[in-house]
Amino acid sequence: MSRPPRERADAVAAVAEIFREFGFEGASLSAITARTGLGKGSLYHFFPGGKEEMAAAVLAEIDGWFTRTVFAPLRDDPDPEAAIARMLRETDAYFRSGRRICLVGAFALDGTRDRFAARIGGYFTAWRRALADAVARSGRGEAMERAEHAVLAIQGALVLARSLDDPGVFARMLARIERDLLSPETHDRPN
Amino acid sequence: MSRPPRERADAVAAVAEIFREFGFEGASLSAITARTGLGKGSLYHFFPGGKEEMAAAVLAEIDGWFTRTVFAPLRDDPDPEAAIARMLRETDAYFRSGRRICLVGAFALDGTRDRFAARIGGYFTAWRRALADAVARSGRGEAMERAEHAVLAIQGALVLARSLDDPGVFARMLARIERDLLSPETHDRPN
DNA sequence: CTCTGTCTGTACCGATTGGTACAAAGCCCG
DNA sequence: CGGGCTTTGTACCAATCGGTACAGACAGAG
Repeated sequence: MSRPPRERADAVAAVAEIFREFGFEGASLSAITARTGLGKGSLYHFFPGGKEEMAAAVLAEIDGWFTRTVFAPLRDDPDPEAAIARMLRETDAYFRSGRRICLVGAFALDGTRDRFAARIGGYFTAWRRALADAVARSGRGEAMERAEHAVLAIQGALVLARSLDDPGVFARMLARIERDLLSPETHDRPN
Repeated sequence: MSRPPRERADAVAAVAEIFREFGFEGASLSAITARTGLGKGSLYHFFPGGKEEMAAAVLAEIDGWFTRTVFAPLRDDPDPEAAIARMLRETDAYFRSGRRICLVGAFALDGTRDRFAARIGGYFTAWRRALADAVARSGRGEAMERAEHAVLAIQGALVLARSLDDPGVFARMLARIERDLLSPETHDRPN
């Protein structure tokens, strides 16, 4: 056992990794107690609502982290291009270049979505909107379309990188969306 | 040996939808018996290996369908642009414009991946390669990069469409990758 | 018809599930 | 020290898990 967490925040972080590995249904209480080093007593003391409350806490923590370090700069930084560069950098670090999964996206794909629909929807709505704002503030057109595609590409790259067991997928995707986000001309070419 | 049990194919299709809805761990035997109408006896007659064999059969069926109706034309159709158009059309239909999930992608995101790593990797490898082949045959550059991004964008759009409960995400993504796949120039060279 | 092998419903299995009860243990403050 | 809170381990629970055993229903072939 690695380290027995003494605080709820540590427990949240540990539980998050278990959900990442096994999914919501697959994360059994016994796996959680084993990996966190916490007994059921402590676990249900921190999270009286059981697994559901654990997952809610994890999602809230993820949402908070992204809001603080990615979404807010995207909206508020006077230099929108710097904020976009920061997003790319932080995203690469957070997802370990595609070796780590997006728990929000993973939850969205199975029945777990219905339990946390609001949080999941809110997370992606915030990301898309914040990024679109930065793109628009940088004076480029098609801000919403570009932002949506960038957010979606990140999620897809996580799926594909893990499927192919190739982090290069994630790196290539980041380079591409940076280009697409910052390219001056609009993409639409009718005919 | 005797006749290929036609009922089994129906069972595979029904089981696939249950996996889509609940994930591998979340799909309980009781849910499967309830939704398929098959008792445990029939189920274990068709799939002596239990859930694992059911999932393997489902993945094989999906892989076969895509190989037949998408990958093969991409590689063999003398008109590669028509094959790409067909891929886009079939993909939209298969995933119900983003209302249906890619089971292969969903399995890739949690611990289920390890059980079926070969199948999952093979599926995406085949898709990427077939699409890259069509792009290259159509005389365009950066075939592998464009193909990889298109495949990844489809997966990401499924995640995002479901998260936001907005099929429009999928439609917009299809339009964008069609443009990117067929645009004559590389992106950093505006004409 | 009977025979034969393919199907299928049901009862049952041990193990594990998420969750509760509760008492002992630690801890802080007086 | 002692009392009162928070924290924890353990025993326990009904329900469900995936899976097995098996007897009978069912067909097709003779």
